[in-house]
Amino acid sequence: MSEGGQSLRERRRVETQRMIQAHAMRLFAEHGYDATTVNQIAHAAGVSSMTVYRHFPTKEDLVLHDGYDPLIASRVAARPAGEPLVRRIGRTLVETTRDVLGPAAGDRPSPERELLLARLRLMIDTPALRARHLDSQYATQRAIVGALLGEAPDPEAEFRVWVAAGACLAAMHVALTRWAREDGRADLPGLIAAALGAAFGEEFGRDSGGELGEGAGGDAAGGSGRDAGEAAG
Amino acid sequence: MSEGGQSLRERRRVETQRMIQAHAMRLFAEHGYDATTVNQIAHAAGVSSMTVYRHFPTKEDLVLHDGYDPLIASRVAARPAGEPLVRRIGRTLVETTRDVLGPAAGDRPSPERELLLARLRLMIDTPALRARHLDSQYATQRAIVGALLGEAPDPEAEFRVWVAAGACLAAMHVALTRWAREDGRADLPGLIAAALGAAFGEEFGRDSGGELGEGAGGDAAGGSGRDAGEAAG
DNA sequence: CTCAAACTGTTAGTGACTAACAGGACGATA
DNA sequence: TATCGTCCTGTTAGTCACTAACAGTTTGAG
Repeated sequence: MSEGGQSLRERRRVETQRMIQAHAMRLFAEHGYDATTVNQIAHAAGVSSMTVYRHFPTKEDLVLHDGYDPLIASRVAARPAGEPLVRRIGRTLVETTRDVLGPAAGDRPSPERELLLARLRLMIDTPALRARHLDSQYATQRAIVGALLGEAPDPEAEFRVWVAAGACLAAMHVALTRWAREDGRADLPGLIAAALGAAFGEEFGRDSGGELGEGAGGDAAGGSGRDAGEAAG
Repeated sequence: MSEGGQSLRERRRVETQRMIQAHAMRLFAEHGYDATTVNQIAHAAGVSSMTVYRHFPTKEDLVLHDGYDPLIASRVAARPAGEPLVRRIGRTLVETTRDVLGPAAGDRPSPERELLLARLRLMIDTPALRARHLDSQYATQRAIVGALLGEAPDPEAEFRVWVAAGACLAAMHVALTRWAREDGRADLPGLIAAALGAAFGEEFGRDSGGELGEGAGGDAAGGSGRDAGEAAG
């Protein structure tokens, strides 16, 4: 999808980016992020290190580069405006994740799923990447706020949108972390819905009638996560 | 407080740390974070750059160094165990902030307040610091989870604690950002309570009887935010 | 007083990242 | 087809955060 149309230069540029990133991810998986130098990546990709830096401004961007923000922003803006903020943002996250990972929640490895898993694994246990990942999550938060605040300069409303977006993304981050720690065995959209449910005591699983029940996700997150939780400690 | 008691070496060590950090913050405020080198900081403090690195493992730690995590952890563990998770964590954040900044919420500048303001200002608009700050917030989240999960290895309960802590800290982060953008004019604990209220639809302002009503929280979020309109575009 | 541990400075080195210059490939135009 | 401006790439030299290893000094306990 959306592969052609651009000029030859454009296609070559995208191709080079993908090649460099693929070599980088392979080397990171083999030797670890810190132990891999940009020079090694450049040499493996058959280019100079300057070329790497011209395509990816920092070494961290070789892992963090994904274009989900505009997708999430457009989708959250498309949801009914009358919906409560948290539900509007939360369901957008659940459904966008479901569509990105593919319609089926089965165990067959889709390339998108494997790439996301590999990136999450690196981002979780490499401190520099974890920090940058959280910052990119902050960029997502900014994108959501921008999409929901197109023409409403009310500072109090803006405050509420910032809070809702931040809380929803924080919940999703917990789900992402757990999903990666389980090597992607659970159903990620279900996990995100369970996390949002645990935070806000609502139902984020299905838009209307929940015919799927709990399926794969409920197993990992523990049921439908309806109870907002008396403390366990 | 808690200045004495340790050995002479310990006191000198703390003293050196404070001196280096003070010079660093001053230079950062004067010339900006990126434009200030560690060598300049070391020279201003009258030490070598290696000494700086031995006290602060990275340049970013010169700004991010604060010891609030164990305080928050002990306080959240001290709250009644029967309380719902979000309320337990949220109120801990509000009250700890109030106690750290001083009992009164007035406009008189306490040194703790000014230092927090200066640090937040740097952390908000310096990308590297912002990322590291979000990672330190993640460390706070881990501390809260650890405090609330002392001896309960239930993975489902752990998941809920992670989500609750993450969502509460995300709400607090919005409050911190807005507070710093307003140059600390608003009441920070009230702002945090308002953010938590906006996220979870509860009351986080006062512990028991809410005689203050919405005064501090609601007003701070809406009314005093005069110049926050730029982000909407 | 003696000695181990801690603190500091110096030196040399790695690696991410930038600036500046030069050569080659692309794409539109005469 | 030939020309020319633009984009892409490689090379070089340099800055800066950060580390490792060695040496000298100070501190505190026996």
